[in-house]
Amino acid sequence: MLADLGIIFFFVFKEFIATMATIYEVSKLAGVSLATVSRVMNDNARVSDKTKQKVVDAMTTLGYRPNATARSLASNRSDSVGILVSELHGPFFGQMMAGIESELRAAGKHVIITTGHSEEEKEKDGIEFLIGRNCDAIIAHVEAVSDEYLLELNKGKVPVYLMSRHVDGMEDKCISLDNEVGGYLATKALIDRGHKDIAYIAGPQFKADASNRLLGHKRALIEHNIEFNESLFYIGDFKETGGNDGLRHFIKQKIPFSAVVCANDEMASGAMKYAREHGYHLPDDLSIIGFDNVIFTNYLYPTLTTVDNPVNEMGHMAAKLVLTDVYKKKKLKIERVFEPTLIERNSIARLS
Amino acid sequence: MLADLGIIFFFVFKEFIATMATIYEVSKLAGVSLATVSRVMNDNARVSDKTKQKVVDAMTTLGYRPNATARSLASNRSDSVGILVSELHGPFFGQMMAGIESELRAAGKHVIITTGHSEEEKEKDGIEFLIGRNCDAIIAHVEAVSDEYLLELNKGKVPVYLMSRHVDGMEDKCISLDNEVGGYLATKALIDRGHKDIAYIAGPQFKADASNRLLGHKRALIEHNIEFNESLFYIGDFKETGGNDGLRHFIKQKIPFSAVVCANDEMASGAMKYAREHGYHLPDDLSIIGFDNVIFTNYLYPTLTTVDNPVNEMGHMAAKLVLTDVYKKKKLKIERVFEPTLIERNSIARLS
DNA sequence: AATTATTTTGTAAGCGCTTTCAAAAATAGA
DNA sequence: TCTATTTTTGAAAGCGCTTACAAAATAATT
Repeated sequence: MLADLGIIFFFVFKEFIATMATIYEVSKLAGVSLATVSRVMNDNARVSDKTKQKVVDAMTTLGYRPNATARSLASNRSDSVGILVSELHGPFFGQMMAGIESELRAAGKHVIITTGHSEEEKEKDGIEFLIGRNCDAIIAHVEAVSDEYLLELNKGKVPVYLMSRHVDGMEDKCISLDNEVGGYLATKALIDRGHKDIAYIAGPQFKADASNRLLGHKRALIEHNIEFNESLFYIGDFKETGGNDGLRHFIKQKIPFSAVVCANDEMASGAMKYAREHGYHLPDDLSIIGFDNVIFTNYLYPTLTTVDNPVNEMGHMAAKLVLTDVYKKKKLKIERVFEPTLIERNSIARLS
Repeated sequence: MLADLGIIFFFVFKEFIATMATIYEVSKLAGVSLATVSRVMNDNARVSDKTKQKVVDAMTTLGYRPNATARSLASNRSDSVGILVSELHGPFFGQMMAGIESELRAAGKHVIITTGHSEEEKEKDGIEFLIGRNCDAIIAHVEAVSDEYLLELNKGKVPVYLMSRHVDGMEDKCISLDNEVGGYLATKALIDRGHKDIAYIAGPQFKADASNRLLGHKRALIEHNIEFNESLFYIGDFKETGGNDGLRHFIKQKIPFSAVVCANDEMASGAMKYAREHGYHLPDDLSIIGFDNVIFTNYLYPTLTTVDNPVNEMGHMAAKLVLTDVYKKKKLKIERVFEPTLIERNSIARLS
């Protein structure tokens, strides 16, 4: 008798380790049909308490774990949403992913993350990978792919939501920041503090946020009768090097300027570093403002005045949108366009 | 005739948009069997050039895209590897994920990322999610789960690789940093510059890297006949607040100290900030050293001397390990234990 | 107790692909 | 030309689940 038990236990254990138990074994052990086991797994259909208990018991003794692939194939849903970001590193995407993930996980959904590297082919690849993976929805931060492609995609059966991007014709699927206002805010902050000779280090102009920030910058200049000076304009790469290179470029021009607005914080920190290394005392000799309010701005010296981009919140919001639209959760408050705000710190000097 | 073509085109287009074409439609259009279509998809078995061409043509006209879920279910592999990290944000995990992803993507594999939040239940959840997803391998950075659990897991059919962790009995599956040496290096750097009263802000001691760094610290002290002082020891949370709180704690003790080693850079930056806010001039009044060499250390003021943790490289290496073991790629040079190095910057003052 | 309505269960047909095995076709050997 | 090999193809049985649909069991109604 004891020996028998031993054998049974060994068998069960073996099963657990080697070949994961399937629904079939559960149904056999519980003495019910496959359908019934499936029902208790999904607890949507009514199963009597008695049989449900039998099934649950069988599951635990077998250490049963549903095969997500099979479920997904059979049911055509996967309880997971795909995320496409440009990069896995960097504070911006980190915050975004974290926001999305925590909201979804709280709702029992999983995320599948992949990258697009801001290249058209890779972005398409990534999207198609996620579609092939049977994601219930996709939240994408795509930069290289065209609006037309996205509109076409939007006709497909898997809903695609866009982060930090606005596409006409799919407004209800877009979570975006009003970058134009942000750009305006940054430049206005400088102007309000007496600056007139303002340089601008932009981001790659094919990226909508970059070009919109520039638009806001120009509007602020126009409103204050300051002429836009091509010599004080540089297009960077949204990385530290861009800040470096931009500032070097401006200095070479031999045109005086008292401030530089950088289209993101990475470039601002690059510019700050370059300035400091070249004898500038910040912010007295040069005022710098960034954009995004990425975590490290608070640790720069001087601390960086910047424009807040609530990317974590936006991540949460994108997830809520998916929960509402796709998973039919009720009562989530949705907000699609976020307003940037100025974060005042110590990198701007007041002139005169 | 033209009308017919129109109808056909419409049909094809419709198919593409509404229901993704399946292997069945491809086989029909190409006039071959399902098996043959499958063969050209996987181009492993021999198919004559002529039929292969027919199949490829059919695929492109239909815009066929294989269903990864179905493939995975039928073949029991998925060409994707699961990654489990503690958090999606933060420079440490960002670099790690990026390293793994770029290496794998170059080899045509995809990653599925999920999080464990350093909590035992969530880590197990994450692992099981990845197993359920049919990952060909898992690369995990787990902190809360026990060695025993991992050893048990290691008997299962999906291979699990560990980042920044060493577990006896699965050495060949671990990529780790020699944290003890790193801890030693940090403290020794301080001692070499004349410091004797050295405070230590540790990380959560259940995390192996944290406790090993502390071990190295103690070894450096012993080797130089400096007594370990409990009053100058604080266990932080590996976040900025830990640095803050730790330094506040030390100051309250009213025991003199000239330097503090922080078990990671986040805490170091917290400590620096707290010190500056409380009138310390850095590094003259207080020397600080960090650990990890996270991206922003270079932007702190003063720039932070720290110990490099080549986490991006380690990510690459973990991926190479998987490529070698699981996907049978040849000729990849594998290195399992990484040596930390000292990165000298400006946060340490030389005493006397 | 007989009939009807309701709830609980089981049967079986897929989901879109892979893969074994055997048959058919092409090629080589004699 | 005929047989023996080798290469190319197809038929069909899954992979582990879900989900109509129908049958069986139970409860409600008369």
